[in-house]
Amino acid sequence: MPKLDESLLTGLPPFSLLERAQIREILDHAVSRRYEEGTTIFREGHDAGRFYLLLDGYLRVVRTTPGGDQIILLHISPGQLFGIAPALQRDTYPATAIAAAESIALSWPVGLWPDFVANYPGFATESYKTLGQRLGQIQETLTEMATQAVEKRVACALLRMVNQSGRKTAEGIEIAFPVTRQDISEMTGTTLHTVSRLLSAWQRDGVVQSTRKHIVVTDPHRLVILGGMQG
Amino acid sequence: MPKLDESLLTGLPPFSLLERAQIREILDHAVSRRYEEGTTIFREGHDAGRFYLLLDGYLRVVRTTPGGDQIILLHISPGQLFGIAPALQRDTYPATAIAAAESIALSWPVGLWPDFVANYPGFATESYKTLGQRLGQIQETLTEMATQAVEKRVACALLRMVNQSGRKTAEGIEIAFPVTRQDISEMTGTTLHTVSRLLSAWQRDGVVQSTRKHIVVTDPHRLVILGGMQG
DNA sequence: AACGAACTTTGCTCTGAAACAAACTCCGGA
DNA sequence: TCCGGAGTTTGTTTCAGAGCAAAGTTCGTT
Repeated sequence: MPKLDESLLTGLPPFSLLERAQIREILDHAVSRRYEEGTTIFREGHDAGRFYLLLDGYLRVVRTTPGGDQIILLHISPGQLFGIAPALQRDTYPATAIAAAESIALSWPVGLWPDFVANYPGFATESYKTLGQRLGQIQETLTEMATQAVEKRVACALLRMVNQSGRKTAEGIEIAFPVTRQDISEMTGTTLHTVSRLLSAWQRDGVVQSTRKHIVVTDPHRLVILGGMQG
Repeated sequence: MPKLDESLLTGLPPFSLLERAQIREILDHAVSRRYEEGTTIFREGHDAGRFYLLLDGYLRVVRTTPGGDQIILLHISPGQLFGIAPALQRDTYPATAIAAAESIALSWPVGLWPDFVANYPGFATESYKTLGQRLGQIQETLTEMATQAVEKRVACALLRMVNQSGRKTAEGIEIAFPVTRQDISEMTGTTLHTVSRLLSAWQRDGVVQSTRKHIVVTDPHRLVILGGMQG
């Protein structure tokens, strides 16, 4: 395995307060790996053996019901920690992580977590902040799911993906990773059919433009209104 | 204010590893307060000035949408920490806490949180464990909300309350705090009408028995089946 | 004892979105 | 170049559960 370059971690929130030497130390304990689109990185309920940092790509965090339905809890973008079960004293992952696009992640054995917390200033703080944001986000989604109609939920789901991974293009803002109608239905608790109909309608109205696994939001403002920020 | 007795905290998870003297210290910094049923303890979005421990009673943790709909995220039982925004580096409460029954809680200024973490062994560990459980619970609810029909959601909500606060009685297991149909509808994202119909039907079938604000589950096993643990 | 507020029940109507069904389109691989 | 699988679209039918409406019940208060 080639030596990892220190620039990989420089400036990332959990490590931003650290010296070059400390980053070197951290990298020397890390394992780097590439995951093809669709690969499972770890699975719900399995022993939480390692914690991770996403360097490049996008992940879906997913749960499956006993009945076989799958739902997408959230997406992870580059630079974020994930699989941080040890931070919450869990010895098992609470959800499954799947590469939504080709991705690269570093990982460390959970045994190092306490060392990281103890030795690297700002690491604990930043990790718990991430956790807080994630908790907030899930609460948000739950509230939405409980109170909003399907159309608004789908609009909000699109907006969330755009905010997290939006790239400006000539036609509008595109979602930077592959998404199917099915995926969106799993984020919003509906069916792929309903999502397809909504996207078709929005395309007719010039709000989005989509091809297979690829969505561009051409009129974000209108989508925000559809998301119904105050109705 | 009368001096608080040390037995209040002895044996509670976040403090179980501590010496008597340390508990004394903690109590001497605490403020104890009684909350009538229905009282708001802190409000979503407000400055997170204190963190709390529920000594007696039950709380609802609630969010309100811009549209005015309310949803109940979870309940807090005696012995649990709550309002622990500082643990997640938040300076504002992410939800509102309301006394579901007459309750008593201790509280401390957030400024003491880092001291507690630093000085009291096991405190951080236990707090983060609580947080992990709560995150897991919310994920669970979200999954359920996204995939299950109303009947199952209501059944599961009842079971959750029973598990958290159930008291054996002659007729079955009763939920230890007042709950209205409206409350249940806010836990499950439905209407009080639908909940009322379901409870009436279950009462006819001998699964529950309920009077105003008070529910006894007479046949928990049947309710579990209705909750559909594997369908 | 009487009132009103809070909570509950029940009936009826109507619709959003699931379920079922089928065809179409795009893409990668042989 | 053709094939097959994965992803998408669209039509039709069906029904769970929301919305609306109106009474009934329980409880705390005066």
